[in-house]
Amino acid sequence: MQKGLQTRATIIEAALALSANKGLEGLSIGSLAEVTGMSKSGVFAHFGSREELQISVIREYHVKFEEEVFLPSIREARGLPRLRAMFERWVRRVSFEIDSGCIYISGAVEFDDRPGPVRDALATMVQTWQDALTRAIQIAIDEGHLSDAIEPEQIMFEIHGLILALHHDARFLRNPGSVERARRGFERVLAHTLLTPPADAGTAPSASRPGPSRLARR
Amino acid sequence: MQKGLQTRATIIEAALALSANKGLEGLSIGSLAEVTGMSKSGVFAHFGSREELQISVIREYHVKFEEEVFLPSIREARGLPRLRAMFERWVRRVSFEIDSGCIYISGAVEFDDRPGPVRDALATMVQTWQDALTRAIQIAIDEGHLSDAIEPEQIMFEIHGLILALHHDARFLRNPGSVERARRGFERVLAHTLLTPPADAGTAPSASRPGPSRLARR
DNA sequence: TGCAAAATAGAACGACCGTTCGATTTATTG
DNA sequence: CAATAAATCGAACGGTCGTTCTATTTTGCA
Repeated sequence: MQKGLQTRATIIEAALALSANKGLEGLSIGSLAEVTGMSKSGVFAHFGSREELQISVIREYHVKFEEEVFLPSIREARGLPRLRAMFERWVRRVSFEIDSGCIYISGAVEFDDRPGPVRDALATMVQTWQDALTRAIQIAIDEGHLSDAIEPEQIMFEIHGLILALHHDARFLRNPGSVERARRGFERVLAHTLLTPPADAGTAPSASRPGPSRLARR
Repeated sequence: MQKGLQTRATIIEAALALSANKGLEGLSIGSLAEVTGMSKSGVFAHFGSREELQISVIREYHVKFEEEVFLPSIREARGLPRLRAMFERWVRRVSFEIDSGCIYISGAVEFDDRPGPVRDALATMVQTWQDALTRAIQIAIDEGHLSDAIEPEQIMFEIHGLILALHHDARFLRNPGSVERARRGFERVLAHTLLTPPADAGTAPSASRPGPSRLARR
């Protein structure tokens, strides 16, 4: 009853690493058994099907993503500081850990034409993250940090594009400097909707203009 | 000597459609034989290996992409009109033909961790297209349509991100309106670097400011 | 410690994969 | 038309895949 969950966690961890390199479709029970030193049927018994294994991997990735990107960011002050934190951690997740690909991104390509529970799970969690980001943008507007002339979804769309371009250029084309390009793009998106006139265009959070309501902690 | 090339073209056409849905890795000789009504070995003989088949598919996609996106665009006037044409045709390629995925995009994800000739062929052709786009941006700067305050590569990066976000949202999340978001993002990237003050922010090419040198044809 | 339950192993299955090879059909050409 | 070359077929290969089934080992608990 205890051992089972423990080895299951070990398997999922190995599966996470394996599918980050080979993709969710490249994840095979045989190779997973080899890596963990178990038998195929031993691995299989924990999930009952390959689909369930894939979904478990997605769920685990979602948890890790939340822990590394989302949770630390919502502790930042509402508005621009929080939005900046989310983007910066997102960038790190996609670029710094460059040897382990982003399952959200690779999975979206692998399953965009393949209906089923795996696709559904993936889409749900991607949507969850996008909603969180959109909400953060809306808050930045409410706080008076960003103009309300542009829909939050539009800003979200463009920021997401920067991340995807970063993933593409860094991982596939192996272009150095992609991280800096993504960051500069982000600043440009902000500059276009910033309420404070971009005097020096620096990356410092806009402490110059307090905004209508609270600064919260930090 | 004649028949061979003809059936080979038929096979590649089927392979192009098949790998646009299932990806280059989802392309199998067995399914290809079924679709074309041939035997596996009959299909196989035309390429000698699966890798060669994949490379042939990539080459064919590249030709089609050039015909549909690049070639019609370079007939537009140098500068902004040409750049707009390239982007608009690129958008159509990724969105309108939504049931047949973009091999450049899916291939980049599939082969970002898989060295070999397939990856090389893919990367070469993606780079070729990006170079062409960067050149078009540089021309727009030279013509005086865009400010030279931003590197062409940076603009290229951001435009590419818009296309990737479009591909993601339209194909995976099935968000309607993604096309319009991409177009609006493009206009904002331009607006940020436009030399002419964006008076009405319309999509009309900037005939208002002729630029230093020639308008070329059209 | 002994016993039930959970966890794992091992072998086998049918299916599909890319590839090879020899036979056979089809097209091209002298 | 005949001869030759090209194109295609059919069967088989070793391999990996997910999955099923039955043993066997290991674990947790009374």
